[in-house]
Amino acid sequence: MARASGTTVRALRHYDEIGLLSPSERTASGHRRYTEFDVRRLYQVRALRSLGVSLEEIASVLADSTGGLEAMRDLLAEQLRGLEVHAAQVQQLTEQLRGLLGQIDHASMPDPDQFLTTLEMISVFETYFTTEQREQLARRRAELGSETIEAAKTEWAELVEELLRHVEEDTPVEDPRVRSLVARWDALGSRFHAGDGEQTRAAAQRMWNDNSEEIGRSLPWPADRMRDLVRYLERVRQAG
Amino acid sequence: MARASGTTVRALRHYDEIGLLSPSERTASGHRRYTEFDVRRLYQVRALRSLGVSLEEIASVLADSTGGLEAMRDLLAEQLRGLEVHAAQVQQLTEQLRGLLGQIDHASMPDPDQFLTTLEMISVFETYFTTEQREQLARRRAELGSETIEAAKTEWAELVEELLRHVEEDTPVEDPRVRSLVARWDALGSRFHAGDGEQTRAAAQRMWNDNSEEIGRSLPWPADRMRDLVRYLERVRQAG
DNA sequence: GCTAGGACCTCCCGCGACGGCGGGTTCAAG
DNA sequence: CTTGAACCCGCCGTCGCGGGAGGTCCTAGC
Repeated sequence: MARASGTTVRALRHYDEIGLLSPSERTASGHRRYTEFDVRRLYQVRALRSLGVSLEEIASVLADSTGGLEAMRDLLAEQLRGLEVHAAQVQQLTEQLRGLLGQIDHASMPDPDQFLTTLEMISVFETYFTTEQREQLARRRAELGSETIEAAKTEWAELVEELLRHVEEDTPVEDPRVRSLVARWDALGSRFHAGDGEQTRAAAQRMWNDNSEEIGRSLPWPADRMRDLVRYLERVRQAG
Repeated sequence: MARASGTTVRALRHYDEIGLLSPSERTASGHRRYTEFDVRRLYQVRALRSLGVSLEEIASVLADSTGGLEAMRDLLAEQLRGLEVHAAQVQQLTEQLRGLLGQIDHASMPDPDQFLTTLEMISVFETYFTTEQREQLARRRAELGSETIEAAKTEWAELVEELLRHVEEDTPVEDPRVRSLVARWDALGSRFHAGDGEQTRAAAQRMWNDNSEEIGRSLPWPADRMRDLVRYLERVRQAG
């Protein structure tokens, strides 16, 4: 039976165990004997499995013997919707991976630590931006190109690290190097926040607040240094 | 730590259990205490997870602290390839589902039993045609349209059932109804076999042979009746 | 009748990435 | 000193089987 149907013995036994397809007969010694009816049912099961339907759903739709054509259509339609959602997610992942790889290969990032920081920023982004907001970003990404947004994350990490050094060295707020860095910072932010709703800005704000207050170590950089950095930023802007 | 990083407590403990991310410190009472180093590592783990990388691969690539940028690129490239293959499979499934649904909705199939038979044929096809051969069929499908091929499976099932009745009633081979059915049968086959290599034809042949000889009940119809049907077909063709 | 070896049986553990429960301990606020 | 929240550990469950141990059965050849 297993050979003829293209399944394995183990799978047949599994279907028997969960009650999806129990052979109608057994020999005196306990061997499973599949009738013609069982064979047809097995083909139906395998076909639905190959369409990605779960065994539980197969069981319920095959148990509903009241014609069952409507139930079957509903099941397949739902399956199709699920697949389409899944395909969209896969697509998004694929773009993200391509962006990252493009960035590595364009040799714009010789420093492994820098790359790790980019990875960390990805996680921070995904934690604090809801799906909706990320869809807004995705639309923007379509305009900017997927590599651009990855590069932006890197640039941000870069800016943070440089500015942190200036905070530590207490560089005066009028220093043109600092003012240039802050200008880049603001330009970077406006590329992503301009045109977005208030909620996206709020999420960005929450990102800072949670990270500096919650337990003080949620960002890749220490929270107290980030607080200092934010205050320093404001001083530079007011001085400009 | 869980709240701030967007993970769950259970996930953190899981990472600890498998040795992927064990907190550097513990309090005297045994509570996990995560250092700044741990936090950064967690962000890296979460980012790679969100890219679909398995925990095992993450562990190996993060353990390789020798710069690791090349290992990282290899990992992400492999991940991307896997995703692309997966996307192609999802695409194929989606088309198949759309074909089936289109067939149901076009009301060309009012009989639930008929639809179940179509399901069974799907399984038979997938068992006996190798991937390569199915790719050939897929190219042909592109020419014919995906709904057409589903309709063909239905038509085949229909032809088999009508011809089986004629075999049972022993309709003379000169009967025009029978000759018409056989003509449709041959036309149907030629739509799929014409232009295909010898192997595809061989697979179709194997499909019949295995099914009529192996255990005698592998097709949705009884094997002896199918044997009779095949003999009857040849007689009709010779009479034509 | 005997034996060899293949096919079958049941029972059980394993995967991957956690979720969730139960029963106990620890911690910080009031 | 209490109380409720947060933490600890250990164990079972998920989904669709794969694979192994240890035993029984069946058929072909001698």
